Amino acid sequence: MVAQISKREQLIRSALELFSRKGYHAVGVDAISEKAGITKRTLYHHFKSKEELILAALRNYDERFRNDFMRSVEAKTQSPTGRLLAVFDVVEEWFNNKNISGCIFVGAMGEYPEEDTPIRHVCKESKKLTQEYIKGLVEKAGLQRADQLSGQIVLLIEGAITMAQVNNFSLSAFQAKEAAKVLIENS
Amino acid sequence: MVAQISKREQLIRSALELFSRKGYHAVGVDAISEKAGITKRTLYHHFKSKEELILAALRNYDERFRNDFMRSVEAKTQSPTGRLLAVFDVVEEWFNNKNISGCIFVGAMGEYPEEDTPIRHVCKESKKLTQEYIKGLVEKAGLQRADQLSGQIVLLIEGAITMAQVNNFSLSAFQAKEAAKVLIENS
DNA sequence: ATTAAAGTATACCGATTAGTATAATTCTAG
DNA sequence: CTAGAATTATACTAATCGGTATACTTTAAT
Repeated sequence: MVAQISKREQLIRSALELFSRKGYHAVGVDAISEKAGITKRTLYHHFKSKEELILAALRNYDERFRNDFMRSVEAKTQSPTGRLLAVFDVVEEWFNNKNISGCIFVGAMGEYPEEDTPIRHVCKESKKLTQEYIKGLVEKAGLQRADQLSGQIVLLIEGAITMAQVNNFSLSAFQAKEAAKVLIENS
Repeated sequence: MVAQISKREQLIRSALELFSRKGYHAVGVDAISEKAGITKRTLYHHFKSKEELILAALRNYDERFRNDFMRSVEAKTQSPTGRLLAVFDVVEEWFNNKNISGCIFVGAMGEYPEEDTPIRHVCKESKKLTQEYIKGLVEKAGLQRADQLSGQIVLLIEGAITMAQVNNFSLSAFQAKEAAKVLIENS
């Protein structure tokens, strides 16, 4: 028996691909189970509702995404300042390789605007963890006002992801990186 | 007969409020017509489909938004550099007064990810026009590399709008403004 | 080998979706 | 005043939605 991912994992992968390509409301559980080649009955054996599947998918993506992201950044260079700038290269590669049209967490928050909802909570948490990672890099670089500077770098990242849908993404990533350089030098 | 807005305008206003509060797929035409106090039959007399109503709503919002936005910025101060920074104050007031949870164009692009679609086209166009306005301010301020600098300021604005859903919005707006100051001084 | 869990296949449910049909009514311009 | 357009009210369609029911088959661990 070859090593294989569980049915649960297959469902999550299929759901993520469909959600990121068409959105959350636009994708039904039938489409997800069909794409995964798994019965809807089995889907509801693993997830008690569509919302639970969405939550599991978001958490799963967040975990894998953050690991890949940090590993890629740390593979680029050793110095903390260099890593702070490498962040933008990794984001650019990320968006160029895969055919991503935007951040799935931003998309989820857009489709589920009601406050104090589990979905929004997971999305916010993911963004906050990314922010903490950036802040850690800023601190290791010995830069002052770590909160402010890391917050500003995050603004540039998120702005680049949004504007990637309007302009050329590589351009946005470049502009963001150049802006980050100036902010870092000025700190 | 008191001056009043047309049925068509009423439908667009109701649609915009519901879309921005609950998203596009989550709001049906029945809900829109009911909120507007106008029959669904009449809705389909003015708009041949839900997508046409969405398009009309986005265009309507874009026009009113841009006018209000520019007028507010220009009321703040006279100097182009000052206006460039006042942009962030206006965005902050905008998001604090109204109870907005995000940009309706970003939301629309998230819910309709398919490329070369009328909806996405309208959203992109709106973002590009905003970008042009910022670029105009940069040029009037006599700053160099207007394309790059205006692009970077737009990244900060969009980043602040996105992160407003995660952190305190006033904080994001403040961080963005401070970053813009540094970028402008460094230009 | 037995047994419980996991999975398949298929059909169904009530609710909701975008959009249309019909017929009566109000408004408005010539 | 009158004709044509706009609007209302209500009911309808076919499709899709999230979720469940029933009955059968496969898998895996003791």
